[in-house]
Amino acid sequence: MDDRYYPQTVEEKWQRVWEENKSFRAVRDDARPKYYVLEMFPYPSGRIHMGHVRNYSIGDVVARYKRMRGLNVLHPMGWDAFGLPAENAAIERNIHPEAWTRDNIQYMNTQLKRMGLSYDWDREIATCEPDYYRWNQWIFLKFYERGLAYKKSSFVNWCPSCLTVLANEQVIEGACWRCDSVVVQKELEQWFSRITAYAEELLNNLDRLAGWPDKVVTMQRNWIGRSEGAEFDLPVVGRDDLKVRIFTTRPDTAFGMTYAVLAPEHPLVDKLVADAGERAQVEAFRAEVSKQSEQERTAEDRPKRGLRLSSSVTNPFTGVAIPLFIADYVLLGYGTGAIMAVPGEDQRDWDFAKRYGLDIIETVQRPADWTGEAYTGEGVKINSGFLNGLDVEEAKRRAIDWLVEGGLGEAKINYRLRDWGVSRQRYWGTPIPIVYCDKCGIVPVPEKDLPVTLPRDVPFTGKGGSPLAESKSFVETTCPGCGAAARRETDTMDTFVDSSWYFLRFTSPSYAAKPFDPTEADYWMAVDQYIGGVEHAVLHLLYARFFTKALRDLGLTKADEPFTNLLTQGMVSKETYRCEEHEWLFPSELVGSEAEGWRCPKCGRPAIKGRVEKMSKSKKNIVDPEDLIAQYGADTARLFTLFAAPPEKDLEWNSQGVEGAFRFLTRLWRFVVQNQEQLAAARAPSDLPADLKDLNRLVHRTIKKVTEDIETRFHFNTAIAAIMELLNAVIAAAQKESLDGRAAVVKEALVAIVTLLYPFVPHVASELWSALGQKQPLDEVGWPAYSSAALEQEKLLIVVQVNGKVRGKITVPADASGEAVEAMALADPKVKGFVAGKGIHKVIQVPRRLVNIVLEG
RNA sequence: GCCCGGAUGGUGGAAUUGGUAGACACACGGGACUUAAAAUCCCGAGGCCCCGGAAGGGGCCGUGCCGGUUCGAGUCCGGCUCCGGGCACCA
Repeated sequence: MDDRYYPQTVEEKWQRVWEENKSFRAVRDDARPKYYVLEMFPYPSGRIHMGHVRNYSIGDVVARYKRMRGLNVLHPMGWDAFGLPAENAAIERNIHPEAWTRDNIQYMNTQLKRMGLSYDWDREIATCEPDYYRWNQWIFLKFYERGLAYKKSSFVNWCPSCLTVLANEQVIEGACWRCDSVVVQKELEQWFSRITAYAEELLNNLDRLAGWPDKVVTMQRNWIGRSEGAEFDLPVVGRDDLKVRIFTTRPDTAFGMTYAVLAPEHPLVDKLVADAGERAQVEAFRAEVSKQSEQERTAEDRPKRGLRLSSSVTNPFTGVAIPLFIADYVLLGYGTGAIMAVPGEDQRDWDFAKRYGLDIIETVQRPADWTGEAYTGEGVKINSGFLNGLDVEEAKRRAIDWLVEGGLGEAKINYRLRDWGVSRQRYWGTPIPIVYCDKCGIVPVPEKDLPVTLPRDVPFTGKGGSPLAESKSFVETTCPGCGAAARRETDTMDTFVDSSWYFLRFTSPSYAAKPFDPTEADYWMAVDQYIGGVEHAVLHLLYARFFTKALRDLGLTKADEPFTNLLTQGMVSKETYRCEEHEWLFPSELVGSEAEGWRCPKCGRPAIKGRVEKMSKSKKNIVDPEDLIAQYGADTARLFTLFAAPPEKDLEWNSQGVEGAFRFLTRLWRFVVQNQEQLAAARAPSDLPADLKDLNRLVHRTIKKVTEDIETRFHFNTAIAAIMELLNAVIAAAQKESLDGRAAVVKEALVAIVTLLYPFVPHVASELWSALGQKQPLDEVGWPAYSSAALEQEKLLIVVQVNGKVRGKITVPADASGEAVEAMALADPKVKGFVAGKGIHKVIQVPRRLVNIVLEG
């Protein structure tokens, strides 16, 4: 064996072995416990980035560790292959989205293989394949049958110049990213998925997700946003046929209602306008509002704008007529799209009332010392008719009772969660399997005609409507019902549909009769450990939960929840550089030096060191993992990303640290190779000298620490640090004298090091394993166990504090009594100096750790 | 704006349950080896200050900021600041 470490040779060798042996193929085996570990599959953007390296390194540690623990591990990988960037490439570079995507997948596939990840590649899937997306269509049809997919009108970002729908990402400060025109909200008929039907279950089951980070559970809970309240009608004055239905969480405050507000887009508004003049005003107001994003409309620090309508409504509680407005801060999509306004107890209403000179009535008694504007706290009801004297909770109940008795309204639970708009006016996605017939209306494509495949004859211009509408061969079809000429739906599905059930497809990736084989899914589901970026905390993870429940209710799976344990990894970020003139700069293109200041290569201006940002191509702060792997090997790339920070934390990239990871592997390699012969001949000595006893204890302590760090919290950085410490100790012990007589203990330590390192750096670990003379392949070796007996210490180091400050350290026998430890602490010369002449108030002991002497006075 | 996080040496981080702050590593400085360099190995190191000729010893301060609880706070509580993620058509 060469005593220099050449990662490329080692890694190629082991990757070939794993591929030839299909070492990581997962086969259902009802006799064995399974473990399903999954990392969020990537979008094939072209090349893998450091975020992928981090994500997949973490997943691979888990997969390999669990295999060593004897579990039947499923660890698959695939491609989230539909999406906007492929279509942008088609528009900008005249490459077909399919070709672009296929090339990217191929390239990234080799990149992932070069990392030595233990995937079952036989299960690879790509969501853009008809074999995959036909099941999106199949599920859509099942949802449609059950009312879980339906059509309604909603708003999209519209560029009036490009005449096209824009993604939020394509709207930059309210303007189109290509032509800079002001983007407006345009109403379109679109398909929705009824996630709100599962709102209650999605909320309640959060309590069962003990293996999820609290913050993700909290974010989802807030996102679903359950609120209890009431819905009731406000009759329009002088218009017996018209009523404004409102939702409120505070029915107790109805006596303080001094005006009411409709969302500007509310359909009732059109019926309320009195004449052409008012209509023009309403239209002008709507046009203004349509330029605002929802975020701007609801921001609490912005002035709320409204338009008073000529109509009034009656407050049913008081019988008093109150003004009616349309205003930007009321959204059509939430509740009923209309509110009663109680400025006394709602800050937004208070702001609006002040701006438009409206009355404010207080209906809750303020505490005596309270100052402020709207009051939202507890208190006794005042100015509230039959509710006077009650507390808020009781008043809510009485108000609802009163509404129900009068037939005016009802108790209502409302969710902030909205139904999921799945329509996209784009090409590179799953065609929605619907046909429009003049006679039969909306007709679902029959199951036997699936998949509805994407046509090739589509121009990509970036202008106009949905690209599929341009394909005659696609649009023109016959009605499955009556056979007459009909038109296909030209919208495609949101790509979140693809990723909402792919984990189920992985259990039987080529199953042809259904989206997945129920027998396989029953064995492998749920995913035991899911790993991915924290940026998916709400949308993807909520949609996947929804789909799992809906597919369960279709009888396809027994799983209630898709992911038992969730690890949300932090982002990989790096500092950025920019030039006033030429924007973002690659660090590699800067001229000058760190000391004198970097300069822009184009104009020589100083390069400004910008903020640390999430790595992205546009900000030119990416590190290409390929370069890293080419230079140091996959093991070093993996080791460094795992060592640099715990997985859930953001990782600020610092390329210098990589050297350290590489050096560690080199040190280990050299030590093993140089001592190979002595280690192979090692015999266990009968009685260990004290320093070797310490080393032996450290071996077992390290096994314990690494096991716990992986098992309980995925803190690979501290696990690796512990292994590094053990290697340092081994080398130090071996250096003191020759290896003779101590080779056995040293060898035991090295065997432990190599075994513990296997999940992190599998190639080099496998190679060193054979160098240590081990016969059985490391892939098949179990995880090492530690001996509690070997962990026993004879002496303990105890910290002695006086008044909470460390004043001394004493070594005591492990079995010393509390009294004995206290006596030894007080006998310590340094401690004596601090205690001398003062009375002892009390002594606090933390067994095996600390003594704190608290003095009087 | 709203929801959710985060902040510890020159740097990444460690301290797992309120008990030695800075493990491990990077960068840096000094030394060994070398004709020289690289590589490798050894040593040093939070800041400020004091004692000593030196080796060494000692004190105070210190975990974003202000306040609190406690014998004891990086860790708990209250109030801020700054940074990051998400906000429903990026994935």
